[in-house]
Amino acid sequence: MSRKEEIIQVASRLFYEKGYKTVSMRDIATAMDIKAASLYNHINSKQEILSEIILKVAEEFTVGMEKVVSENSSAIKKVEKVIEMHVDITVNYSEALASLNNDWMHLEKEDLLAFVKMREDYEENFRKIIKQGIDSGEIKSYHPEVILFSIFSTLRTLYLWYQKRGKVDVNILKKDMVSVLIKGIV
Amino acid sequence: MSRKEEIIQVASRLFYEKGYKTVSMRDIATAMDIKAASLYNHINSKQEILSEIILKVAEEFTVGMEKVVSENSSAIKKVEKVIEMHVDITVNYSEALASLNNDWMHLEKEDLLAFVKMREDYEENFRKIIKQGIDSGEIKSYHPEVILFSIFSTLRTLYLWYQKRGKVDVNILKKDMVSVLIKGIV
DNA sequence: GTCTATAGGCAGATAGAC
DNA sequence: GTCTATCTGCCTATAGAC
Repeated sequence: MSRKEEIIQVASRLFYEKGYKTVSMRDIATAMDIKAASLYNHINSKQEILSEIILKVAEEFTVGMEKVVSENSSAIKKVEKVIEMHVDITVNYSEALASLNNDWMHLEKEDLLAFVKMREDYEENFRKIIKQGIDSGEIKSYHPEVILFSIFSTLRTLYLWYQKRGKVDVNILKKDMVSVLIKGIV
Repeated sequence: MSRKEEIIQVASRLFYEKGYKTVSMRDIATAMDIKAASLYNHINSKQEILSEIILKVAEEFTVGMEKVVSENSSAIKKVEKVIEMHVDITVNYSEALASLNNDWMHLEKEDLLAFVKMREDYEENFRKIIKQGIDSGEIKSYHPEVILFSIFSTLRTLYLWYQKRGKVDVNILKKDMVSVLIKGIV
């Protein structure tokens, strides 16, 4: 692991614990047993650290969603795949997800635009899947936007629960999330 | 409205938009067309503003939940009441809910302890309702903790959705949330 | 109740030695 | 690659005039 990657890893943990704005460059340096000035030999700014953390996970979501959307399968199967992808990313990047959820607004310029675009595309793709399911009769058309919001909220907050519950088994978590989130919509 | 209440209202909006740490006393003062030093004639510190915002809403939740728990009704009816209470509070305090969700960790001492205690009690009360429903056979016992988490996440994030969707009608929102969140658990 | 002036501290970031 | 020293600027908060 390069020194830059080390910085990003340590920063992820601190941002997760206290939030981007509360963590200083001195905090990150102290956690690595070096001085704040030394960090700048590896990164250009505090914001660059945040960008690397957030955009990496955002790209994982984007790629994962595009793969699901391009599949030739039923809407329910796609929703299942999306849920499973969320669980996978949550397990692998639970700390980064805190920044993605809470500190994305501290990104600037292209990074902010890129993030917002990815998030909008992601949400739109999810909406299309739900619509596909309603059209084909797989999903009941009762409250499509509320269903979308409910599933989204649950998946988005999963990282908090995963940390709190003591990192349960991934496959059990997937099965439970799929059964609880799908049961209400079919 | 007293000057102090004005400060809290303006601060709520700014905290909602940018987060507690990002908003300075100068920002709050500027939004009120006065100087930062003048704020201190009405409040003792920036943290006091945050406390007032968060603890007021937290107490609403506590009182509301105690009322529901003490009712002599079915578990499903209680869950419905909890959902409706969340919608009511979301509609009345949507900006304060951002601070409650994202900035509670910036509270200190007694305020922090009081908040954490209220949140734990609240969650425990909700858990008891779910358990009551499982014992009586009203709620299926498939994944009680996942059900609890799923409903909680959705309700907790509702304030974001409410602002984004353009403040829909309260009664429709209540009906939709109840139907979507209850359907999956009975 | 608001102002100006300012204290005291910490933030992000740079320069240059080793 | 890390250090010390330091710049500049913003932060919360206070003192005291009006």
